Amino acid sequence: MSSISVENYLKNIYELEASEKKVTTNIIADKLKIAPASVTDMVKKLSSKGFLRHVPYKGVEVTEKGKRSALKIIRKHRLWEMFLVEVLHFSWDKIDDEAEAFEHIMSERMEQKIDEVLGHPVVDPHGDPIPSKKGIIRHIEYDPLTKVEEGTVVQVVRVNDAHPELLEYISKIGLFLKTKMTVLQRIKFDNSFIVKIGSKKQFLSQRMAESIFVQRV
Amino acid sequence: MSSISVENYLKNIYELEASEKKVTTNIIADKLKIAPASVTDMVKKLSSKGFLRHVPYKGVEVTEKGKRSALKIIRKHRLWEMFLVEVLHFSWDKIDDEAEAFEHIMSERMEQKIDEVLGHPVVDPHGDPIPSKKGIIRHIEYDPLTKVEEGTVVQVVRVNDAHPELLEYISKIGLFLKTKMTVLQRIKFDNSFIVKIGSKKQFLSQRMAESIFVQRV
DNA sequence: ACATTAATTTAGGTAAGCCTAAATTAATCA
DNA sequence: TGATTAATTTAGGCTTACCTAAATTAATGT
Repeated sequence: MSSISVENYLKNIYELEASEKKVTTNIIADKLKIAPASVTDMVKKLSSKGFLRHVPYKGVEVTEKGKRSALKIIRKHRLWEMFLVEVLHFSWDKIDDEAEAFEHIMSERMEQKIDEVLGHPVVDPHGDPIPSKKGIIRHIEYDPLTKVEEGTVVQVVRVNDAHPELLEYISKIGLFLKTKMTVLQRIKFDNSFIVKIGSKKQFLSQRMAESIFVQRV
Repeated sequence: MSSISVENYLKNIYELEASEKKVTTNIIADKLKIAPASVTDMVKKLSSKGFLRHVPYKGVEVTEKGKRSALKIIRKHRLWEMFLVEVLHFSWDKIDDEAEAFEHIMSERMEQKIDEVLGHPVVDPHGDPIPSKKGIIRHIEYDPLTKVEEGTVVQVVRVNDAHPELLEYISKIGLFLKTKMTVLQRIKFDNSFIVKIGSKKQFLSQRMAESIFVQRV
């Protein structure tokens, strides 16, 4: 029904580059939920326009030009997510789809207004960095919770937003961005965690811990 | 490049019904800036779906079903305009295009959040009524400034938003929604006006006065 | 009333972005 | 190495919302 925009392709391919060693037609098709043949079409088009580098049967790379375009849309997406949470009081597990739609129609002026109202934030509600207007990303240092030793006090600085169900669960136990907690116990059997949030003990499975990123305090 | 959605057709036709005695193919084409033949296509499609009633070579009418759909999108449009002005500090002459884009992708949830944050407003920044969720419009009584006698004190309750240039000009002279002013003089020569806004005398041409709607206070 | 003019519709075509099925290429492993 | 398998591309098609040009219908003025 509704088709995928050029920037949307670039954004997704750019994001895939971070998690896949080789970005292939099938991987893109899978993420965008369209047929591989359709991806080939679009990849050819975007390559001819200089957004991608494509070696047939091999894979795809985002060019500098493509990267600029991707970062622009990522900035809009994350600013809008921030806005949804801070101003419209959405909960952080329900914002991704909304932001997906809006990012494509957000004008420069709008982007600027939102940035102002929010006071020029540098991370979105999941702790992902918001690229600057010039496309610069300030990376912060952190570790997945799985790397943390028993007894350590940590602060949550990022949560993987790929699975809303995770966000929903951890909200319920009082775990948000900036939350401080103590790692009480690492259970050897399956690498799950007992942490203390506020005065309460809470459980986190290994899969959860892998998606929660923290700094030691 | 970007095509016009079903709701957009309905919204525009619905709005044209208020200002034209007969809504014809050419009038629609003109407003939407597409070829008349394209309008015929779409009108046939919307008629077959029960949104419009179409008598070939004659004209078009919005059905009850079409009206419901139009009012839904108008509600979104006006809520969003209000939001742009109240929360994002846009000026009222620069919001229409922004709202145009957003109205189509605004989810129910989003509509509700915005309505809440704004405190359930009943008019948009130009004084146009915001249809309720059920599609009910509260009409208020007013006259165009052209109907007002010399010496009367009036309050602005609506301004025709069809021409951003008008909005821009009258903002400059301090005329906004809810502004109170005194009609000092009606110039017989060309029906233009001298009004007092605050302590200053300001000029309004007849064309301007026709687009400014007021209540006597 | 009828010829002219203007509005509208019909017919046929285009571009985009998707699809499926078939053909091609690359990777794997016996 | 060569055959099998999996990934990718090519070929051909569909739909949608637009277009232009031609045909049709309605409205207008003498």
